[in-house]
Amino acid sequence: MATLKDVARLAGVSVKTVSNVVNGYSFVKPDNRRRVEEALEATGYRPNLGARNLRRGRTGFIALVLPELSIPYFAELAGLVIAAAQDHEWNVLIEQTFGTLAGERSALASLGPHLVDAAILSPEALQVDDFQLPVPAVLLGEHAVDVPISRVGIDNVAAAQAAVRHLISLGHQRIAAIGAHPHRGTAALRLEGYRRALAEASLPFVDELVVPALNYHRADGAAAMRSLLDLRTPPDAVFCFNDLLAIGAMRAAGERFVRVPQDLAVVGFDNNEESVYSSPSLTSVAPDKAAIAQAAVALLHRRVESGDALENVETPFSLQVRESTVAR
Amino acid sequence: MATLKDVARLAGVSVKTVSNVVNGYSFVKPDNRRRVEEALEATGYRPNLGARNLRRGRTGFIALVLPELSIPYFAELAGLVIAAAQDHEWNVLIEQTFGTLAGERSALASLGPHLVDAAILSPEALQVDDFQLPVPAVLLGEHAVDVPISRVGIDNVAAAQAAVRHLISLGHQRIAAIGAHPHRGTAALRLEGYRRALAEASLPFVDELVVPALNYHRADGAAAMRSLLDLRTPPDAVFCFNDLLAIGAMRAAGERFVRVPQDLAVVGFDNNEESVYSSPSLTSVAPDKAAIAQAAVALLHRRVESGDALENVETPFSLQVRESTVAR
DNA sequence: CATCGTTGTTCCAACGTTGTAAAGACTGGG
DNA sequence: CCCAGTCTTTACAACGTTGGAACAACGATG
Repeated sequence: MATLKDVARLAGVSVKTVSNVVNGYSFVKPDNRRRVEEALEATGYRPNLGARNLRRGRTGFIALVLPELSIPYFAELAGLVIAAAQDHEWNVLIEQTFGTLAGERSALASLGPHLVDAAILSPEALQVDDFQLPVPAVLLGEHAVDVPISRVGIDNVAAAQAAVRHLISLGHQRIAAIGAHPHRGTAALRLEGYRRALAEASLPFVDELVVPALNYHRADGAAAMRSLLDLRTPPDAVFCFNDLLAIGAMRAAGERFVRVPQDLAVVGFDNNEESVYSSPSLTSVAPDKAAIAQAAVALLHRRVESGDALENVETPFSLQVRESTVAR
Repeated sequence: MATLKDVARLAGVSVKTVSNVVNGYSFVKPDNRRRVEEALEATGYRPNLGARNLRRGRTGFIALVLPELSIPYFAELAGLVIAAAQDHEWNVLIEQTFGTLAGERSALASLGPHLVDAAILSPEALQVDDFQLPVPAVLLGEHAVDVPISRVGIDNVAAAQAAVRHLISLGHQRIAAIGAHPHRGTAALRLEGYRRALAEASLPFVDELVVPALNYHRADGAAAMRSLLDLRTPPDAVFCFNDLLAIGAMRAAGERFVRVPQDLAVVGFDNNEESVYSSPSLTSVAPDKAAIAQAAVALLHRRVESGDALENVETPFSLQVRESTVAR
């Protein structure tokens, strides 16, 4: 692998002059510039990023800390973050926490200024004490605890409210919610949106219709749905806090021969690609994931470059209505 | 951030002694070792990986080049590769190619010995000329072209054959295949398995029942299925070359009120988590993804450490029978 | 012609780490 | 008490890069 030294020798100039050409420094004689460029071409020089970053005190990487890549929402988001990071000449390092406190702590511990320039976090269990981060960070989702960190995300209350309003507008009266969670910030906000939508339609808030889910996997949605169907009076609609829960819920409904949407309307959250092709397809709250990814990366870039202050960016969302609430 | 120098000053020893302690060199006096360890603890020292790797001539990273993280198979695989890489103290850099030749070329071009120590590739369109890799690499899947690179994967012919045999054993006679592809190595092998299963049961190979798919997304499966249902005599079973195609196919069948599995049996390939919860759930060939990830990383590690020769690792697979071929 | 400012180039040091070689400290045997 | 050998520590250089200072060449100005 060619180094600056090799190029310099070939071009007959000093190492620094080559460095100047590579970095676009203006004052290089046309003649030298040409010779250097030819030598760069001939040697196929590529800068050694490790050395450059050692010198510059930057690493060229950002971390993306998320629960699990096998969760479609995070997989899609990761893809978009990688794409967005490229625009800022950043490479992305993905750390999986598996949604556990230990996993999140160890992911954070492995982060250091020598490894990444900044971090994008999707924590689920972190405590206040854990947020002594060595690098600028941005939170995707919500603050579970009150901590001074930038955040990018949608208005979860409004989004949940829109979803439940949709169910109400279809005439549903007994609407369940799946996904309540003791520590998750988003869960609390979505529950609040659910509560508000019920209230504005003067529908009662019924405790037994709110089912918690510890993980947000398909199996949890199925289990929650089964418990709802076991109620003396099962719900006629259900709002799930993510699409996986909804997919699981629809599956459980099918197993009991409960028809969706005729007997039970279902709304999800995240708008996974999977939900477009499920049978029935799933009505879902669709956050603009590309906007989230771009906003997060751009925010960190500003932060690292110019030490900008904390920010709270709100990204748009929409409600995608499909067969799980309105039959074809 | 503390450096070796800081620790050395605090412990009253030379930088190198600290380095020796950090790297587990044996001959350090117990007394000094203790003092150094205390100083390490006190300063919270973390080695600067950039500097270490610059010195060692390694980067500590491997690249994982794949089409798209939003494809569940690759997302799951990526998660497993990250986990496997951790065991070898490697961080994983994910590059998305979006299945295009240009994307794959640019991903490969961005790879260099200064960026990654090795690479795991899932190419779809690469030509022979492109395989002038600057680092050791391993191919996941199949050689589309004859090129001397290590490979990890399942026996695609046998796996496809098992899937089609299963359909034949259920009494199906007119079995379609979705996913033929002009350049993809796996596609050719799966088609061969399909062909062999038909042959050994003395079933005819019918051209119109083999439908190509350029991408392997859900939409392509749906489109292919529609064309099959438009045939004068539609198939009574279909073998899809991945689960996404199968999900799309089931969706298209549902839209035409073709019942799965009563009117049409469907088998997929990859065994995505999604397929367990679809309605009906999907029978699928299940490669051992964890084994693939671990084998690929371990192989590269051997290669980098001791310059081992090329290898061809075959990982196990199984057939997961679900509702799309056998009604509950 | 001396001075100055501008432009262009080079040299040196440093980023934090580790391999090498050499120096220093200790041990036991003669 | 010296020497050889073993154990322990240190100084130095180097990995490839870039910022800054120093220097050189140049034309313009007074």
